[in-house]
Amino acid sequence: MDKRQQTVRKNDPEKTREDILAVATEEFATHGLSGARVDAIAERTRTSKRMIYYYFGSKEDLYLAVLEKAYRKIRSLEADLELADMPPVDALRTLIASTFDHDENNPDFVRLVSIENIHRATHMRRSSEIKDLNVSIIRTLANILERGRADGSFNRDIDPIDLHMLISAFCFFRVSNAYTFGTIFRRDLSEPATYARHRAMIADAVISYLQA
Amino acid sequence: MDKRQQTVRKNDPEKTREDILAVATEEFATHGLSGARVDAIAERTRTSKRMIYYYFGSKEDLYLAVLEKAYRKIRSLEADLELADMPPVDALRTLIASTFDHDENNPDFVRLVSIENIHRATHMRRSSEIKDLNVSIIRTLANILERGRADGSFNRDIDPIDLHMLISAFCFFRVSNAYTFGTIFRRDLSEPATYARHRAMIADAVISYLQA
Amino acid sequence: MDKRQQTVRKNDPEKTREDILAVATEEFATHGLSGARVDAIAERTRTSKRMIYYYFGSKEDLYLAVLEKAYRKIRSLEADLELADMPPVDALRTLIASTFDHDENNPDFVRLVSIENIHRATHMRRSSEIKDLNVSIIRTLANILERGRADGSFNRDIDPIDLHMLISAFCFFRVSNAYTFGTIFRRDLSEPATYARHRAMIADAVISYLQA
Amino acid sequence: MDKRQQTVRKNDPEKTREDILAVATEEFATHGLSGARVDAIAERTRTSKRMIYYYFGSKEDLYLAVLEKAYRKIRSLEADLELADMPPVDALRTLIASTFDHDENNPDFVRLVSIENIHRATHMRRSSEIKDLNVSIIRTLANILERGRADGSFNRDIDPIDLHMLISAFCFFRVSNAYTFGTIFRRDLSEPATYARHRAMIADAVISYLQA
DNA sequence: CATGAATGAGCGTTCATTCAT
DNA sequence: GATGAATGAACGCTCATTCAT
Repeated sequence: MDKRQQTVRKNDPEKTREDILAVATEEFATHGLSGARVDAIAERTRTSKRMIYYYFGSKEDLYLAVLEKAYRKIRSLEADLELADMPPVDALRTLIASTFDHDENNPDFVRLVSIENIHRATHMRRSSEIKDLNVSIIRTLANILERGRADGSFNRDIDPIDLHMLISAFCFFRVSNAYTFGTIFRRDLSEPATYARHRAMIADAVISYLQA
Repeated sequence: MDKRQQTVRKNDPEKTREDILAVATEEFATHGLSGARVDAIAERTRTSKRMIYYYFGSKEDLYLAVLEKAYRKIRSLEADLELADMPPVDALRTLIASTFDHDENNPDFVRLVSIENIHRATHMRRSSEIKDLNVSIIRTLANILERGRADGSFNRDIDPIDLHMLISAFCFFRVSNAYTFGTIFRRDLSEPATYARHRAMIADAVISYLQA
Repeated sequence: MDKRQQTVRKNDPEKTREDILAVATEEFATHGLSGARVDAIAERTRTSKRMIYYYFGSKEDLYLAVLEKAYRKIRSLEADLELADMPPVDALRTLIASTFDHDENNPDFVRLVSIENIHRATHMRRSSEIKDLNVSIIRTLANILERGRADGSFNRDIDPIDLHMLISAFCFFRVSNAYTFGTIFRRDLSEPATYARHRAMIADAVISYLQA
Repeated sequence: MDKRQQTVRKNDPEKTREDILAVATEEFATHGLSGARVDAIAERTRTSKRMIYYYFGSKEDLYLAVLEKAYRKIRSLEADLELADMPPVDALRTLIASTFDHDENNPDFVRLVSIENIHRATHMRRSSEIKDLNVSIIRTLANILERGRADGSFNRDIDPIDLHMLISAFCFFRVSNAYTFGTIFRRDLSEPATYARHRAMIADAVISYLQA
């Protein structure tokens, strides 16, 4: 009889860690690094403030853990698409739609990245995990571009990182700047019609750019 | 030579205000609203911390004044371009280049807008000055689009606000996300070659999108 | 032609002083010495904060001026009663009623005295005007007591100051402690029925004490 | 002899709380709510200013805790007298003497109540503990009055709360207004002879009032 | 007489963090 | 592995007061 397997262990270190991380993600994404309160995180956690320090050492290290987890998640998402077998234009449209949807569905990620930019990416640079993030999307894009130029779908020769930026910028900005842009232009960017129109627009713009 | 015009007068409310505002802009742009320190602003000011409260009432109100000034500045810039007489394509290229250069040259503005988005534009909304910012760029874009469709330069019918977003997103993102993007892709976005390439890219992408 | 008498002088020093004093009385009576705000007084005054210092020198001196004025007022009130010709019991009843009504009608005075007691009468002691306040009520009481013992109205030999205290305590306490007493015993002491009952009670108690 | 019981333990929350409360009582009683300084309290405490906020949350809440403790103390004192078996007049004299002595011996309580009245009892009203203070003295007085009327000791029919006020007013005023009254009438109210004379006076006055 | 601008000192409060058990 | 108690440093802000005109 293994007592451990029968009893619901009250102190599950992994769960405690994950619990803290989840609450911290929300708090940092909502208030920024300096705006976030360790006390606020502790209060909404199953454990105490002391545990945050026990597991993560400091507020900044907790923030970094949150950031790392957020980046880890997108990397895993990128892998899911099966684009190799699609015609280049279709593959690109799928990839763009996926990026678009990802940012729309993960505002916390978008906010965390914005916050990290306010801090001039100083924490991210300390993290080998993020720094060495092998961004598969660039390889994917390079492959699509190559195939497209080979079969005549695309005419333009372009750096895949630049292309990624063109796509990312639009998808990211829609979410990151939704509040100021929405306020000034009196527009609710998350309205379904707007959402669909923008989703088509960025794909069309990119494709026509590559074909021009 | 009147010495009085050269010397910094002690009791010059306008100068005191402007001095505080300039220092505060830097501090808020660098550290965000919660990260900024009133003490830090005061130290780099000609006057004391007390004066900040004398003129601005609170840290948040000072932040709002900084934000308002930043937005006031771009509005005045927009007015300077004389695009009415140019052919639509040329006018659009000029406008895009101007937006691109503006964001590149005003990273503080970009950062302040990012920060305000982290705060869900709550301060901006309180400011009638910013909320009622009559964004002339939309009228300008609408005019260019109309002329372009009339003379056959453009084929696509598109909402000028959507178009503004397509342009803005790229120009803004290049600056706002330069640190994380640069870190992950090991790229210095402010390098002249990159700068020039991106400046051409966004214009080409937009033009080909409108012509497709 | 005396110009002064014809023109309404805009800057009437005496009026300015009185204006400040009236506002200050309210502020000090409401918030106490340390709770009162010079800014708050200035705001509700026709003039500026600078004038307060011009006329009164400091917050404490202004407070003392307020206190002095309050005491000056009661002294003038005491003189108004014509008790010498009344029978002793009637005179005493009149005097008690007058004290009772005075405290009820001058809660600001009562509050200022309470406040001064919190400060252990330190300011009052500095003021020769208040210290040397020739309290005529004691002479009046002494006279009533003497006449009462002479004509057999009163049997008890009592120090007039002690008697004044017995009367004062009740009248003052009703006003000074109205809030705590009222809260604990759920009673509104300014209700007309209560007012009348108490007014009779203190007179009856004093008279029966002197007659016992 | 266990040394631990003699030494002041460092981590004794109850002691820390009580220590702060004792110092705060003195500070608030001396300087009032707005005049009291959190720093001053902290300095005379075994702990730091931070602990005040740890235990009491804010200056106002600390003040309320002080007030509550002060009221809690008098309630417990009231219970100690065994008056039920005494003849009504004796019982009343004992009760009055007890009230008199209590106010004389607890000037801090008297001052705190005065201060709370300056604040219009706003804090007290927030405290259910004080608001619902079951004032046993009223029941005691009612019982004495009833017995006195039954056995012919007292002739007057009077509301026990009014009677309590007549007694309280004198006892309280002697302490609360000792400074201004003493200054104006050049009298030291705490002098033994005066103290004894006043102690007899209020009892005689009340008794003769009830018998008249 | 009068005023807006300016100020140093200190206020109540909060922060991320660590200690003792 | 976990907890409540404790902490120094600094934070945003306000005070009575004075300066320059």
